[in-house]
Order: sequence, then C-alpha cells, then structure tokens
Amino acid sequence: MDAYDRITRNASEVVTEDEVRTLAESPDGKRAYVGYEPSGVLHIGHMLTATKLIDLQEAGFEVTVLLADVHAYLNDKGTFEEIRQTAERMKEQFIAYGLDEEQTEFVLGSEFQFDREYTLDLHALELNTSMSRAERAMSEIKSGETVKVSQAVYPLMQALDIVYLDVDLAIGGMEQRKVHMLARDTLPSIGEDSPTCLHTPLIADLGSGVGKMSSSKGVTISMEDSTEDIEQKVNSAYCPPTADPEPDDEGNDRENPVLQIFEYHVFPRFETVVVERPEKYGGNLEYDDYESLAADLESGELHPADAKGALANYLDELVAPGREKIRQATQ
RNA sequence: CCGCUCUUAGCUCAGCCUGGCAGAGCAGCCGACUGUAGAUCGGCUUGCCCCCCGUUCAAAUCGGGGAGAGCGGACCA
Repeated sequence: MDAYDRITRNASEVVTEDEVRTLAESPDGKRAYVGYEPSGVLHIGHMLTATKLIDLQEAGFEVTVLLADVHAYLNDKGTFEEIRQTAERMKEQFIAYGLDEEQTEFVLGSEFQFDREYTLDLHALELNTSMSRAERAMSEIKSGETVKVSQAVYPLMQALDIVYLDVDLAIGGMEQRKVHMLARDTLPSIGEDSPTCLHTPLIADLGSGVGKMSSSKGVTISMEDSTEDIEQKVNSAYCPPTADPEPDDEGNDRENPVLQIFEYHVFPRFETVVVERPEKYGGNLEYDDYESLAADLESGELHPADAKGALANYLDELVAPGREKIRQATQ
C-alpha cells in the first residue's frame, strides 16, 4: 500500500485531495493531530480516529493527540479539575489501544491556550466570525440544549490549535467537518494557511443502523466493557445479511453497523479474520480483507450470527489492553 | 430594566380552565417466531408533574414567591 492509500484508507473525505497528495509525497516528519475532549473512558468513536492515527504513524507522520481540557470545559463537560483528571487516564488508554508511545505527543490544551499571543489571535478570529457561523460549526458537537457563548469560542480555538501545534493534517470524525471548514475559511483572515483535513466515518447506531452511534444515548462499545458486555452488545446489534439495508419505515437510511465495525476497526488492525463456525454450518471461514467478508455476508455464505461471533472476539481483543489499564487504575 | 410564553416518563407532548388513584405515542425491557439483529405478534416497566410556601378533606391542576429556558420591548446622555 503506498503512502497516499495508507493515509486515506477508510476516510470518508479529505480536504483537499490535492493537498493530501502533496503531503503523501514526503510523509516523513509531517505532523497530524486529533483533539479529544477528555471523557475518562475511551469508546469506539475515539478508537476510529485512533486507528487512523496508527495508519499515519505507519506512513511516517508525527502524531499529536490534543487532550482538549479547555474545550471540554467550554463545552460544559464539568469543572476544570474533573476534566484534567480524566485526561491522564485517557492518555494511558490510547497507548494501550496501540498508539506508539515514542511517536505520539500528548498535549494538554491548557498548556498553550492561555498564552497571551494565542489569546490575541483568538480575539482576532472572533472579530472575523459571525455568531451564526460559529453556532452552525458546533451543531454536531455542542452539549446541552442552550447555546453558550463559550461554545462559540470553541471552534475558533480548534482552528488556532492547528496553527499553534504546527499541524500539516487535521484529523477528526465527520462531526468535525463544519469546524474544520470554518477553520479553512477563517484562518486566512489572520494570515494563516487553510488547514488540510481528513475526516473519518461515523459508525451507525448499533441497535438500529439509523443515524450515528452515540455514547450519550443508546449503545456504544468502550474500554469499560467486559467480554460478556461486548458479546451481548454485538449480538443484539442490527445486522441484516447485506451491506446496504433498506430504509426503515420512516424512510431513514440504514447502515449495517456490524459490517462497518469490521471495515473500520477490525480489518485495519488484523491481517486475517477467522470466523469460527460449527461443522454443521460448514466449518471455519477465513478472510484477508473486508470486501470478501462483506461479499460472503451478501451472498448468504456467511451467516450474520457467525459474523457477530467473530466480531465480538476481535473487538474484545482490541479493547482488552485498555480494559486492563482501567482495572489497574481503579485498584 | 419591563412584558409575554413554556417546564409532566428516556423523547415528543396531552391533562390544568371546572381540584378527586399520573396519561398517550414513540423509545426501552421480556417472551414467541426466524440459526443474528430487524420486521411481526403477545406481554411488561418507567415519574421529585422544576423548587418552596400557602388554600383545601383532597393540589400536576387554585394563590404567592423563586429557578431554568424561549421570545418581544425599552434604555442607549
């Protein structure tokens, strides 16, 4: 796999393709970053962008993980003390998940976001941004039902972080795209370049296949889950024998979350996937890539129940090291 | 600073006028049927009715005070 393919594997969009191609020409030493609001427990949404960071490290990038304590504070996620305590635990879980400790720089937002120069640049961006634009950028991210002024500042700081962390490629889930587009539009107003961005897909709701999996409501998978939790959650997941399900009765588009997790979480981390299957149903199956597994599910060769069993096993393997970290931390 | 509206189950809301066991839809959970899930059937759960005080035999409902949210207006030498 060449550098460009490795960088863009499983991305739902890059902005812009030309800019990423330029980066891919000499990826060594290029810098990428993702920012996370510290939440204490790493869940499958974090894991998706983390997998992308691992791709980038393998392509030669230096990776920075921003533990965005100030952002979490501005987004009404708790007191500063609470947030900073969870940040440290989150860092350990990222390493347990597979980020290379040597190649990954963890930065706390509060380490540089209170600097005088940063603050002045922030005010300059505020002057160049309308309330409605900032609010729109936050529509997929904000917590609570009331828009706070702090939440209008939030996306502008995210734009500035890209400058201050000297980032060549900004990574985020698709829910971050409006923030990144705001950054591209507004950073030139203070004499900075528009950042290059890469967005990862969002996994559909595990139970229904409709909309986006959410950690706040509905079912998610996290490093807190036991093997039994994972088996139970995967087993009750929506999984028709196709990658392209019909819309539901209300006309909502549906995805197959089981296949999505194979595609975005399992195959990027495992060379081959073995589906254990009773002799009665034809014995074990082995896959080297997502496409052949999806094709077998589509044809009926692979039954969803067997696919789920395999998915639970591999997910458990991905979660196990982080689970162990949590276990140690709570003793 | 003034005025108006809203607050009831996880969600959207009805009930309030005219006081009398706390409701519906959706969601969720459990079974049946499918070698998964979903769909379909059958069953079940869910509450600080925003808070405090008062009236009353009895308050989600009436009165007073307060909080939160939404909207409008005024002030602007």
